Amino acid sequence: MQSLKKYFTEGLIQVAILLSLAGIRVDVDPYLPPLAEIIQGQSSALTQTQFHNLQNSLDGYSHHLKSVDLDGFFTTRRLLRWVRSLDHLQVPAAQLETWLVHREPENSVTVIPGQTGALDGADGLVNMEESAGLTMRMGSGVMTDLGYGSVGDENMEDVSQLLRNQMDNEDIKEDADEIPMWQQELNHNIHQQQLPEDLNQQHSLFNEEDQDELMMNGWRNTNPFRNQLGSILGEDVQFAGYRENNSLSIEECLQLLEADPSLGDQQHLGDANMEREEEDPLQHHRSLLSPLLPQHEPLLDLEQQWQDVLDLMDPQDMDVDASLDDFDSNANIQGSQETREREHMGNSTHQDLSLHQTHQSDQNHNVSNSSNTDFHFNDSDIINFLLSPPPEGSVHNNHSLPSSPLEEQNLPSLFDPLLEDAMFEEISLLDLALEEGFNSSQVPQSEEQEQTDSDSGLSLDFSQSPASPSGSESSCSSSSSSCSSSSMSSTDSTLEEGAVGYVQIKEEPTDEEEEEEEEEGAVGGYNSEQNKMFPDSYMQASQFHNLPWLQQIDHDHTYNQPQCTIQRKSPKQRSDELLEDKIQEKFTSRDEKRALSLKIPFSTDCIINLPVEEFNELLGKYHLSEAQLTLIRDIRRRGKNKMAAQNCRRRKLDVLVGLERSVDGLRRHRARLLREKSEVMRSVQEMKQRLNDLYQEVYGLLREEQGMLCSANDFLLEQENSSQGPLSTRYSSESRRKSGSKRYKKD
DNA sequence: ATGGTATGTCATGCC
DNA sequence: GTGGCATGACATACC
Repeated sequence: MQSLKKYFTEGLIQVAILLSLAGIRVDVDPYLPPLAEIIQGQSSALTQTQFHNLQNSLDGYSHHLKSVDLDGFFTTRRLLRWVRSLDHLQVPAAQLETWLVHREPENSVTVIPGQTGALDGADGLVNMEESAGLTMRMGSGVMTDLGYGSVGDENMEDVSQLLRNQMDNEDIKEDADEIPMWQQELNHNIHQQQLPEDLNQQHSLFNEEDQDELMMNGWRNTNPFRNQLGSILGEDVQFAGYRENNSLSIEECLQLLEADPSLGDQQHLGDANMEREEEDPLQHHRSLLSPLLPQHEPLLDLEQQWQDVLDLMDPQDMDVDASLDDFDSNANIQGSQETREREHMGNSTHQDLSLHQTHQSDQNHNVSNSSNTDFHFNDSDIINFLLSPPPEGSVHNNHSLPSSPLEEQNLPSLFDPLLEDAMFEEISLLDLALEEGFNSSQVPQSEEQEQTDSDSGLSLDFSQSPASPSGSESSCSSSSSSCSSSSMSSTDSTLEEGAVGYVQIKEEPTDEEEEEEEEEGAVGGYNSEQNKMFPDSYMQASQFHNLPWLQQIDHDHTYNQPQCTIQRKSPKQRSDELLEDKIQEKFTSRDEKRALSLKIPFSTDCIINLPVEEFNELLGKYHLSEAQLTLIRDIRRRGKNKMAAQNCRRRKLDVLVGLERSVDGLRRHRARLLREKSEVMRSVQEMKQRLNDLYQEVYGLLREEQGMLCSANDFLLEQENSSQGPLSTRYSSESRRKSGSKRYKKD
């Protein structure tokens, strides 16, 4: 055993340690003979293999002098390896696998036969001939440090040269006069499984700081909650114990850093670390990952995950959450899910529901959301949809667009809620415009209804409901039937300019209108009254000025005339003539009465709606008294102010409606955010719990096996570093009980 | 009778 | 300075 210990301490292990320090994984056990052979001495004739020489020869078999069947064996192995490699992904990363080689005293070059590990290595040689990238494993950092470029194209000679260069750069140089240690000592076969405990521990503790640094780097790079962990546990303590129990190699650390999914594919190593790799620390590492994350996906920053979740969930939630306005922010999440499920069972938005269920249940939802739903629109799809004309029959129903193929996929939900509301509002306005354009004939009827409600006698027939955005236009159309709807656009901007549109009076009536006027006669009460009260002046003015607009006004004063067909009285209506006259008189405004009393020769409508130039021109053509001029200007001022007030109130209502929509959208958004926050908090809590369990396990093992590493000072340090956390407190208390140190009592 | 609503009107500021 | 518009405030009518 002394020789064995010496062998480990002075020979192979040192070389392996040196190579490990350089980042090269050294798998020695495949090349080690049984322990008995080690103890009893060398029995194998194949003690050294200069595989670089083997690599140089294409056939290579001639070098295996003592393995005549090696060709077939290698071929079988290669095929088996190739077949096995079909069931897993082989990342063609530039990795280099190194082997410890032996050299026979007779300088015969061969590989170690009869051992699986050796065959693996030899097989690696064969594979390297085929695809150097698959079996060559070497830390990329080593290659960089050594100034080597791509490994995949390196041949075996380069590999061996690399080994020799690296070895030469290490401590072997110290014994330059002697035979190099890897040549002197490698004629003894060692089995790593028989490593003494102290040596193993020595190996594990070797270069502890570097490995800790690597571990911490990997941890910092991968764990989104590293800060919390750093505060919970002392880094040195935790990772010393962690490594001690799992014997992480540098390569594993590097692989942890890379978080390469191919880590699980470690069978190619064929070394003694297989058992330890079954207890892969990566399993613990993966267990630390967020359950929201796919375990084979690169770790994302939590905030980024959160943003992704919001981005992915925002559109879909809008439709679903439309029915969740009553949900309180503190509503139970599960209850919400169930309620939604009930509410949307059989609904057309079941797709969204399924999305939520996926979101709730699938731990990989932040990645798979887009895949679970069918929202596979690209920008061109959306643009084409928006630019494409709606199908026939859907013009008046742009809120639902039933025949749109994208409606079933909730296209509006693709947008932000506020944006969606804005678009909705815009579409609504356009829709109203279309409706007004199509239903302009309905305007007079509504005006008649509104006229009955209006107590204004200013001949302003725009007294529609404030909610109607077409009040201004309709009023203009009623007061002068030709100035209105045809010239009015229906956009909101036009509505804002409704007051201006009132004065746009069509100067020449059409023939049809004249026929209607002749047929209907003097419909307007104002006209009739004016004709009755001022027959001379009014008709004189009309004939004297020969103003088309005046003629127009003559026949189009339907204001205060709820019974616009009063002149075409049926026998039934004649009975109500007296009553209607009373009503007509009742609806005469004060200004009209004043105008009548002062014998104003114009209608209030023209007084109000005429442009200022024409209005002044009209005033200049009459010899009016000061009282009449004052009244006319007051009528005009009040009439315009009346319209302005109506527009103002309509706008105010529109603003209120918009604000209500925004409030609803924001309320839904808030509820959704609170739900998602609750979910994330729950996930975080779960991860914290897992971390606590992990560290509890690690420290439990530390106390049982390597309790020396966890001294009271360590726990004290941990307690000082940690801000909070039940784990640190518990361990501190345990260590306090164990150590019984008065120092803790003092603290 | 009372409160809410709709509408008209005035005053004011701004353009 | 004037005209027009917007808007708050108030008044009034109606339900």
